[in-house]
Amino acid sequence: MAIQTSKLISTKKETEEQPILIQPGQVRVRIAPSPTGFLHIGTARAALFNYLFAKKYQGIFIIRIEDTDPERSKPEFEKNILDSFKWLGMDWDEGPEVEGEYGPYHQSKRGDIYKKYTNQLLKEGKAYHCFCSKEDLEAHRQYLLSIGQPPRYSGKCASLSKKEVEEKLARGEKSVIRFKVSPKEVEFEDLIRGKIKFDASLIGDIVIAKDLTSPLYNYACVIDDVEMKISHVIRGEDHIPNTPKQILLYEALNFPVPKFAHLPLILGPDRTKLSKRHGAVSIAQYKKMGYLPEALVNFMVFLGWNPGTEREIYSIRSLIKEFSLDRVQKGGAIFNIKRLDFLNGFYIRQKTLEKLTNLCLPYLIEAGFIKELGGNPGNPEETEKLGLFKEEKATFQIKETGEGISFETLTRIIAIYQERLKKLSEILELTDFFFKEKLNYSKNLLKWREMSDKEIGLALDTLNWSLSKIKEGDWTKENLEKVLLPEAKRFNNKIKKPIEDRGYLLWPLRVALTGKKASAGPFEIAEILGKEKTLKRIKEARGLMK
RNA sequence: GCCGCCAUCGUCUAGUGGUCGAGGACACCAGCUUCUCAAGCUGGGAACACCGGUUCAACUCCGGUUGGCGGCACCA
Repeated sequence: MAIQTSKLISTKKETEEQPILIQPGQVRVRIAPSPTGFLHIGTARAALFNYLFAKKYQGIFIIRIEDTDPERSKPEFEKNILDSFKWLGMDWDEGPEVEGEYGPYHQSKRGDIYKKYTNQLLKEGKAYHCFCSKEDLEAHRQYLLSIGQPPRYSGKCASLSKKEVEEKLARGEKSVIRFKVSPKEVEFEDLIRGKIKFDASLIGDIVIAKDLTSPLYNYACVIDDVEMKISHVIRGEDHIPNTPKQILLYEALNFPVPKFAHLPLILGPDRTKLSKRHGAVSIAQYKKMGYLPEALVNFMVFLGWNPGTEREIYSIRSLIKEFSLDRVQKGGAIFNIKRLDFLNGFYIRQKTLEKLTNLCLPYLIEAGFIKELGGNPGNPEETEKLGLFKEEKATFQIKETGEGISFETLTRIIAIYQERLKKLSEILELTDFFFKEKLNYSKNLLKWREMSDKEIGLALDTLNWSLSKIKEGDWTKENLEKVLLPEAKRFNNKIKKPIEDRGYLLWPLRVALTGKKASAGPFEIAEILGKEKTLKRIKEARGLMK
């Protein structure tokens, strides 16, 4: 029975209203970005809601490029938008075939479709040519505003006779096409907000096309949503005022009206619609900063939706199961980057080391820390010919020092910073000391508590002396600890400090190795650095104390 | 100005008339751990915008006030 598998989506508190039954296969939704900029986080979230809704009901998710404004639409933006969707894990299900693949739909390629309907509207007298100049329109608009009236078109050209219109057209006078907006009440049932009413007499006749094949947003949108058999229009709240205009167009064209669901907006910290002035707003920027797609998806979906349970971690797959439109919030949600950072750190900690290393590699390369060699990882001899590398299987080279470094060693570096990483890009500031010849820090940093210069020097000498005794082959984190921990006690005794405070010996070590006041543990760092470099850095630190 | 939408901790939110002396997460603070920073664990502070009404009972329903936001293009 269909009832068994169908899901019930009832608009809340509408007991008299027939519940809306959604059955698998009948859901068709779309996201309609315009290629006038990189994929915006708000568009991405709207797309995600559409995508989840479609997948939940085994429906179809469509991407439609709204490139009707030739002035502002750019192919590079379209590429970025499509790439970003794919990166986030949202693939579209349908579109015109381009080289064996489904491309997205383009409004710019659908001129003939719009033309057909525009001619129909014109013929039926539901639309008319308007010859008013932009200047006149603007002046009229300002006048209405000044007397507290809603700025709407006077309807002047609607009364032009057929003959007048033909004459003007023949003379080549510039015109646009206006739709006669009936002055009546328009009402619709929003799946998220319930009943919404508008008085269309306040709207005035709207321009629907610049000419027969150049439709404007509200018009092209209606035609395409019908042509593409869109069942549910899920979009931002900022489109609520467009909805009555579109409904009137559906009616004029004798089209069935789809269901509408208006999502709350994503807000900046000042509670206004998230925009460029709030900082990064494109998916591409977040990708570049080192945010993971799974973190972004998890974060975005919780902006205005929640599953009603205490679970907060969801993959796009698990979201498909849980998603429902009636758990969507009505109020706007502030974009809280701290929470995104938390989620991103969480997902970074979940990664396997190998994956995480691969993710970090581009950052290390782009920063010029390392470069990739053409060598064969399985053939150390060949690699050695390319540079002078001691390390086997070196497939990368540290640019500053010329040393070879293997993927495996890079993995060990990433490993000790995995839990400290919130964004991939942070790997640079965290691990730069592994890739530098010489560290640059002030000697004050070597000081633990109230140590004197002399004591610091002594600590460094002690470190040098005790570490020198460890053989290369025994240079492991465990052995270093075994040697240094008792040494720390002896050292504290010597300089008459509390025996338990290992900082007197270990802090100078850490700083000597990293040049930083915060880092991973000195033993694991020393292990990766190797005996030679560790001792060299201790000596360099000692040099600072002279 | 006009039209519309919205309103629970700093933030995202749970809550569909009694189970709420309001729950969770992020953030913040404190403690544990500790050479530092993280991570982890434990604990803490923190909210129903306001005024009426309905009701035995209101964060929950209704009305209003206030506040915030969105829209008002030959952009989308």
